[in-house]
Amino acid sequence: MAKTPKIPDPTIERLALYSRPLEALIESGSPLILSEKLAELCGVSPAQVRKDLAYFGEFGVRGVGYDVRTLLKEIKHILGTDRQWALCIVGMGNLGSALVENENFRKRGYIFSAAFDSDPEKIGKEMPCGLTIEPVNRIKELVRDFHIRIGVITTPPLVAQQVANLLIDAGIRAILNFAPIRVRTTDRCTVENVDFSVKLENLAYHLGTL
Amino acid sequence: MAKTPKIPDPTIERLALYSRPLEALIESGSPLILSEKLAELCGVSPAQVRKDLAYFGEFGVRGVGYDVRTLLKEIKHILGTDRQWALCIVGMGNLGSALVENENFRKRGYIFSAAFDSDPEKIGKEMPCGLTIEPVNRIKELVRDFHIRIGVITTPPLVAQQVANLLIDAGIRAILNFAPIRVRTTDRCTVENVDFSVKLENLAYHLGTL
DNA sequence: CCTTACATGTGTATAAGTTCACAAGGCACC
DNA sequence: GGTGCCTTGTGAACTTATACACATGTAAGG
Ligand SMILES: NC(=O)c1ccc[n+]([C@@H]2O[C@H](COP(=O)([O-])OP(=O)(O)OC[C@H]3O[C@@H](n4cnc5c(N)ncnc54)[C@H](O)[C@@H]3O)[C@@H](O)[C@H]2O)c1
Ligand SMILES: NC(=O)c1ccc[n+]([C@@H]2O[C@H](COP(=O)([O-])OP(=O)(O)OC[C@H]3O[C@@H](n4cnc5c(N)ncnc54)[C@H](O)[C@@H]3O)[C@@H](O)[C@H]2O)c1
Repeated sequence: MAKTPKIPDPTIERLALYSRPLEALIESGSPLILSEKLAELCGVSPAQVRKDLAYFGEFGVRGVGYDVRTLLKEIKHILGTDRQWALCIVGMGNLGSALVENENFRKRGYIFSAAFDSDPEKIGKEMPCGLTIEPVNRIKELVRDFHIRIGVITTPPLVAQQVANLLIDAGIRAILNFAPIRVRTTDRCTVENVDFSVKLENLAYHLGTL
Repeated sequence: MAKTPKIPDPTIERLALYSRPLEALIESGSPLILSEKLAELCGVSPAQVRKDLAYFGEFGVRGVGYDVRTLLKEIKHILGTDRQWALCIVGMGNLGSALVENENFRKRGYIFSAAFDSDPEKIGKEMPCGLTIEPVNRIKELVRDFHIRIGVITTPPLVAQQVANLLIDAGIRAILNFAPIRVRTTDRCTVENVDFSVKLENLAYHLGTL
């Protein structure tokens, strides 16, 4: 692993951000990108781009810019996106189903390897993507067998904590939680919460009483 | 509107966060909450909670704590969640359909008033929630008629910018964008981008090469 | 009515992150 | 091979945000 003196957390978030336009640039064939251009595409300052990248090495050429292909490869390596990650997901309702069908995750190396639900009606059903919905009591077994390290929670909020506990108990080390509740974990397990309503409330605030 | 000397942006985001446990506390009947307890529920420091709230007034009672009901009401007022907001959404695929069916938004005062798509197969279809999918060329008309101020984008990334332009042109002042691309706006319109892959990449980074 | 206890509200200190400004270094052209 | 141009990489200044520590105000109880 690259040596990490003390990387600001926002930097990591931005690295992921930078990779999007870079992917598009490769498609379009441009071999070179300047910090200024990349900054504009991502809505940050050029200095920010350079500083973020400099934490991890010298990826550019002074007076010239960054080689798009190399840069993307480096970023992907830093983020771990050059590997594949097995995911599991719990709660195959509307949102869960939308997620497993989405191509973007697979493209970036995130593979849904198991899907769980507690509803007897749903268990055993095969989804368009080919996965079969499994009962929650098989979490431990399948997490082990498929070497799953990341879990996604798309259950109702009331059971989200309980599900998180199951996942942690099964050896999951990172959780992406979509239920609008903060799930608690041990320090062996990282959590990212995604709460759309929070985003909306942000927007509403900025709109003011207008 | 409450006078706002200069509120840190993270504060706004946390206010929305605080409201979740408060809603639960009202259900469970607890009339009082301490900054320390609320902080724990939200994973922040007690001082942070107090400072955030103090930006907007004195909502607590020294030596006692905060009245849950009052506090929630104040937060909702600050965020604008005590009003109702009409939303429209463009791109009624898997994700879009999941969003309009979700109850949480309605509960918080966000009402999907119009849904748009460009697919002739989908236009005219009625969804379980009762909305009928409209063609994109009716955006301007319906945004005006329903006084819609917030737009949600759930189209493929390639057309997201184009859709954003349509929305802005129709008078939309705030956009919640789910397509994994940064959409550009005028300063008349705020944008919040939600990118799940960024969150996953964050998690993957923290897992390291493990 | 005064004293005690206690949690809030807040000025100040600390930390974190961003921008600035320029030195360092590579490329191309002469 | 030297010269000028251009963009990166980076230490320092600045800005923003968080944590600390205590003064402030309230309620309850004697
Ligand atoms: N749908 C959205 O657009 C959206 C948006 C934001 C947040 N969310 C949140 O995501 C979560 C899921 O939303 P949804 O719309 O898919 O809800 P949903 O009701 O369609 O799906 C929930 C699923 O979880 C399953 N489930 C319930 N208890 C379970 C348990 N103990 N173990 C395993 N599975 C269990 C249910 O059987 C169901 O299939 C909710 O917390 C919701 O608030 C959804
Ligand atoms: N599904 C997910 O879980 C998920 C997760 C993260 C991000 N996203 C992003 O959200 C977006 C939608 O995802 P999805 O899974 O619902 O995709 P989808 O393909 O199921 O739906 C896209 C919809 O947009 C419509 N559309 C296409 N061009 C349009 C246009 N010009 N105007 C109006 N509508 C148009 C299509 O007809 C389709 O109904 C994508 O950008 C995707 O990357 C989805």
